[in-house]
Amino acid sequence: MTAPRLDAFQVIADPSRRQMLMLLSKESLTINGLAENFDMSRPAVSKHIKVLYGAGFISITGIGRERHCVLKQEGFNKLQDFINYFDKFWAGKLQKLETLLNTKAKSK
Amino acid sequence: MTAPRLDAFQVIADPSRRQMLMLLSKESLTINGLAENFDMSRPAVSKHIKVLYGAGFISITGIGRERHCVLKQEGFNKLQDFINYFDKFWAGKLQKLETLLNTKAKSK
DNA sequence: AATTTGCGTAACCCATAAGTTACCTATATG
DNA sequence: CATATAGGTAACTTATGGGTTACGCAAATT
Repeated sequence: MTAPRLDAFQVIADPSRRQMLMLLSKESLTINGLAENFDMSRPAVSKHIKVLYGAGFISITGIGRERHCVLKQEGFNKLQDFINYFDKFWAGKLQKLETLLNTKAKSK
Repeated sequence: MTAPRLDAFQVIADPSRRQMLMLLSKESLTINGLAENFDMSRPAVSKHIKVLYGAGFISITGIGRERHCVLKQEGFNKLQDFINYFDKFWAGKLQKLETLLNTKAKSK
């Protein structure tokens, strides 16, 4: 089960991985700690974690035989940029609509 | 080539579809107009468009035999909610860090 | 020292997204 | 009317992501 190398968008395309990020936003968790929350084998969780790690969504600290996962901002950057772009697009749309409405109001 | 039903996250997981959304943020385009920008067959583009439409990212207006694609905000909502959640998470982190620093400063 | 626990990795299976080509229909155009 | 153009759909192939089980190993625990 070698983990594939996915980009930020592909990473969050999986519901389980999104759920993992949500859980980690509440508390730091180990692999097994995470696995308890899912209806899948631990190796499957392990693979997801590897993917999340590989895309910079989490950092992992080994404490003894445990591996503690913590959210990392880096992975979210590309996503933020993307929706930020479209946020601005929609804001611009609204702006134009308002201008249009104002023009119409004046011409009345 | 029946288009699969994908959710918002899966929709933007595909680079071509993200590119299509970018193009449509510049101007309304027809299917062929879009296809010109990609190194893939028109049916492939057609399928992507169907996916984008199915997830509420675009609306389509048929004019004669042409189909004009326009961005639609609805599809972006889930994505915005998601990154919004984590934006707040990181803001909270920063907040806590500042508070901590302030506390330390005072205790000096 | 023996066993249990936490986790990684390898080998494998299956579903499906994403592309293709081939073909069809409907609207425009000469 | 004939033909070119815009685009949908079907059938098919292929790559790969996501799951599994089996196994190995190092750190705790007894």
